[in-house]
Amino acid sequence: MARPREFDPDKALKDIQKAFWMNGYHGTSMHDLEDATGLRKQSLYREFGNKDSMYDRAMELYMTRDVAELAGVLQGPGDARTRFRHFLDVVLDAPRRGDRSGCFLCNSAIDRAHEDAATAESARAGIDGTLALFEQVLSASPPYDTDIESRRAEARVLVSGYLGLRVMIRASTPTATLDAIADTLVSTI
Amino acid sequence: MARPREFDPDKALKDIQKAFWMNGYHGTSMHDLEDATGLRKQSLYREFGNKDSMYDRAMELYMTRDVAELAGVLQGPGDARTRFRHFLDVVLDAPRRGDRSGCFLCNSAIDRAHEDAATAESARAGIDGTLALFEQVLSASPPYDTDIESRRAEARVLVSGYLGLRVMIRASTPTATLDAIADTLVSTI
DNA sequence: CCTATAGTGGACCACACGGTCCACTACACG
DNA sequence: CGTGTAGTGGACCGTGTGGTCCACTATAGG
Repeated sequence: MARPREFDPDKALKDIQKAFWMNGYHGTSMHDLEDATGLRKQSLYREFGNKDSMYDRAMELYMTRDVAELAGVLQGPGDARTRFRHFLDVVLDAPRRGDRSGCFLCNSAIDRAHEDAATAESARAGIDGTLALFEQVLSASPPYDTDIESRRAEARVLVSGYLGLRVMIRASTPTATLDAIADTLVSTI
Repeated sequence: MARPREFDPDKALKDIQKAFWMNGYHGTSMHDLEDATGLRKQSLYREFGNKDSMYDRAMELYMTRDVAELAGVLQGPGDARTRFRHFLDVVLDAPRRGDRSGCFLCNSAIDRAHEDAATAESARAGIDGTLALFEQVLSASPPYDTDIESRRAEARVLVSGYLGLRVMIRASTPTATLDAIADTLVSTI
């Protein structure tokens, strides 16, 4: 048999995702990915194909890991307001730690969607899924459990506010302002 | 004396802005700018300096023309809700016409802010200014004219929702969904 | 030992990038 | 006519890009 792989492909993908997340598709070169992973490009190409597919994998990881983690937070205990409070706390934890990479989906929608139809579709679907998720969480608490129209309306406010918050994280908005917006969003529930 | 300039520098700048607006800093090459303006790069360099300063000028035009135009809409007749209704109508007119370029400020925050401190500062300042503007418009109508805290809270909801809406425009969200979100945002006033 | 795979280093490719320079042709005015 | 500027076309530059290929050294199992 053959020599076994020495690096961890999952770890490498995480590093790739981190680089794309912070600097976008255009802002990240293959050299950057080598530095981020500690691997040479031959290993990267063999493992992941070309740069485009590395970006696709990074996006996929965002959907299956990061979005799923956030969704998990929203499925936690308590009423809708408590869950969203916790959810936004987790989201705002990143900028509090100095991590201003924002939302991979939003970033890709702005950075790459206009030139890649598949990315545009992923972004659209991701945002659509977020709206549906918010609606589902709201349906756990009155009056949203019975009043479908108010549930939809509140989900719309929350999803647009959430995305705006993600942009503001990227735009160096002070954490105090971010906290205030999160508080206000939660208070509308 | 000398031969007079044949092209219109303002028109050229508008074309440059349009290209950057749609494709971002990294996604727009000098060749793209030549195509967009119909000018050769020698003329562009002589008129505007280098690519960075062209981007800066495009951003400046966004602040002095496009943001000012939107601000003008918000200063129109009627109460706060009527003005915001009109404001979001104007904003959503672009995607209805097929223009998905979104918000220059949001785009630059995500595309360029992480590698250019001046851009980051512009984005932050622009968003801050939007928040202040929204507060000012709200202060024209009760109960926001007297209740400062509710005015601030509502301005926060509107600004985050507005920015989120701009991202969704970019992310190919159907116009029907955009309209629904705009309606809901206005109804919170 | 043999073979198949993992991984490295470096050469190499065509191309696009931002940017400069130069020669040349307009075209205004004094 | 002379001069100064506008504008074009094309050559050119150094650098970086994504991507390929090859030679070489490990290292596993049969």
